[in-house]
Amino acid sequence: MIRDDLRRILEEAVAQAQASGDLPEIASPDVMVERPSSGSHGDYASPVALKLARAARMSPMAIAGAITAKLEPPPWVAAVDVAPPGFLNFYIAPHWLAQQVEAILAAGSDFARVDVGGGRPVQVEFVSANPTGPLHVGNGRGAALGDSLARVLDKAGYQVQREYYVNDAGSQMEMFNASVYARYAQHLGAAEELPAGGYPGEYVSDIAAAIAETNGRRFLEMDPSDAKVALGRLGVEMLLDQIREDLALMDVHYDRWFREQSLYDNRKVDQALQMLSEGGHVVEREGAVWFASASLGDERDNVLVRSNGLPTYFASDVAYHYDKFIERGFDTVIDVLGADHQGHVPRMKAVVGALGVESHRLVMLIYQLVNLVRQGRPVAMGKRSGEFVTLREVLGEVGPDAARFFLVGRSPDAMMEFDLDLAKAQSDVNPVYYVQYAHARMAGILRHAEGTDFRDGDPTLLSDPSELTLIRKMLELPEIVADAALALEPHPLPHYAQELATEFHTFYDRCRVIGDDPDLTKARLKLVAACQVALATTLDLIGVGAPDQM
RNA sequence: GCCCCCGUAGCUCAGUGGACAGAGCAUCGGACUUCUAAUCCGUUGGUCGGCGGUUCGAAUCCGCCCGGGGGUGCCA
Repeated sequence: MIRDDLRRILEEAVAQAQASGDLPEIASPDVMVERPSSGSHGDYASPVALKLARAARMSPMAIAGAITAKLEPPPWVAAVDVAPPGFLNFYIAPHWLAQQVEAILAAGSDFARVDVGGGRPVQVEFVSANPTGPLHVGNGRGAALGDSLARVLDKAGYQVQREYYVNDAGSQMEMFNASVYARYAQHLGAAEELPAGGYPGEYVSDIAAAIAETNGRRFLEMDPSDAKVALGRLGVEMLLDQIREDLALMDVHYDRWFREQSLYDNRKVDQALQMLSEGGHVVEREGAVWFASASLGDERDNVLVRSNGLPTYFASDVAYHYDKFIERGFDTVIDVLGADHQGHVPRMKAVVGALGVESHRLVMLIYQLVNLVRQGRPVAMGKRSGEFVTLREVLGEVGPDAARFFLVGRSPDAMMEFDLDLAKAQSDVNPVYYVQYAHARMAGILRHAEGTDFRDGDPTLLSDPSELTLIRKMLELPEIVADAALALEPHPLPHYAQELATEFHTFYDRCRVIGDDPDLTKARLKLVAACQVALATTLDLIGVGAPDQM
């Protein structure tokens, strides 16, 4: 990565200047190298001299001069400027820049692979919506965010595992069981009311009807409480199949679907509570069992076992995270959660600490909720309210690629307003099509040049400003990947994809690829092929398709 | 009340304490006999919610206020 190489070179120069006495021996801050916003400030720039000014008691310009005097720039750096008030500006040699086309082509699908993770095992758990109803757009945001993050981490050298936690136990499940039972009985003509607090959604009736089709009346002839459990299980499996299909539409696939119920079946919940108890983190009060999180930084204690003897969701989550960290040995665990779960964060951080795991190894990544809007009016959401627009409907309306591009591209911290009519109306001017069109154009050119062997093309013939600008943009991708992996934020990728597409379209407009000059044609074909690698790589990280024609 | 997130162009949003704050859409004006015009070039558009503070330097960090969203002792 160019940026890291420059950083090392600068650090070395600072050390040299200090050794020779040109700079005082002060603790130097992290040397920053960035891409200047203005093209007139070089390809890369560092404000390190400005940072050092105060501690060194020298003017930034003098420091910059002292650093450049010791700087040993590699051949690919064409020039280093000092610009007031003290910036160091680096200019990359165009000749070297052009040669990088070969490097990108050679890397192929490994382009932009960087080693941030060092092979450490990381788990990304995301979506994990209760299997008591279909997915909605908010779940779609979690899916897009979690999956793209997993793709980025994989690219950045982590060993990534994607997991969906299936909440198939607990009180919500009992309510779901009873709801399916009621609809099932109603479907077969029995007088059975949906219980108070039950799931009123029409899909429950659909599930019940489907079960009645294949199983007949046999669940009415069983003990009702057994029947509820049995029907609920069938219903959960049907919904999980739907959820799997919805996620597959978005090209989201998991390594493991982890059942909450398994933690009860294997007595892992009991063991986890026992462990917390032995650590002195459990208190009994008002007939309930509490996790003493108030003494570990949380605002208050949290209930593990209700006064009615039933464990809470929190209790099984303790066991779940014990399993993640201790039994499966993940170095870092990332839980992607909607903002409505933010109250879960402090107590889970406290729990992993109580289990002897450094709490920074658990990252609770919170994304703000999605407000679905139709014709300027908010659409009511929530499985328990019964009426909502499903993720599948949204994917059908705006398309999976547009939805993912949109969902990945927003900062998780920013609230999102998803206007269905707007999304539909803008579908043909959606940035995702602009980007995909760039890829299709590249493929079209290469298709047109079939039969032309350009393996011996010489990229150093590329000298048009639009060509060099395009190459610079391509070489930015490894930096974007590294930053996204470190910050756990994939949202710069769609932004970058658009910039890359823009530079390509500009190049296309300025430069005829297949022309009269056979050498230049070959060089440009190489550029197009390399650019296709860069763009396809980017689109893959976002999780949208890279079409060869549109 | 307390805790978390947000407030940047008409709209949707980018913007690791650095150089004159950016992109897309929308507006307006140009460019196709071409490897795809789903494109390109130009134009209009800003008290970065407000007021203080820290700093050589603040959209970015801190405090207070205003506005929006979420959470808040036995739901998940």
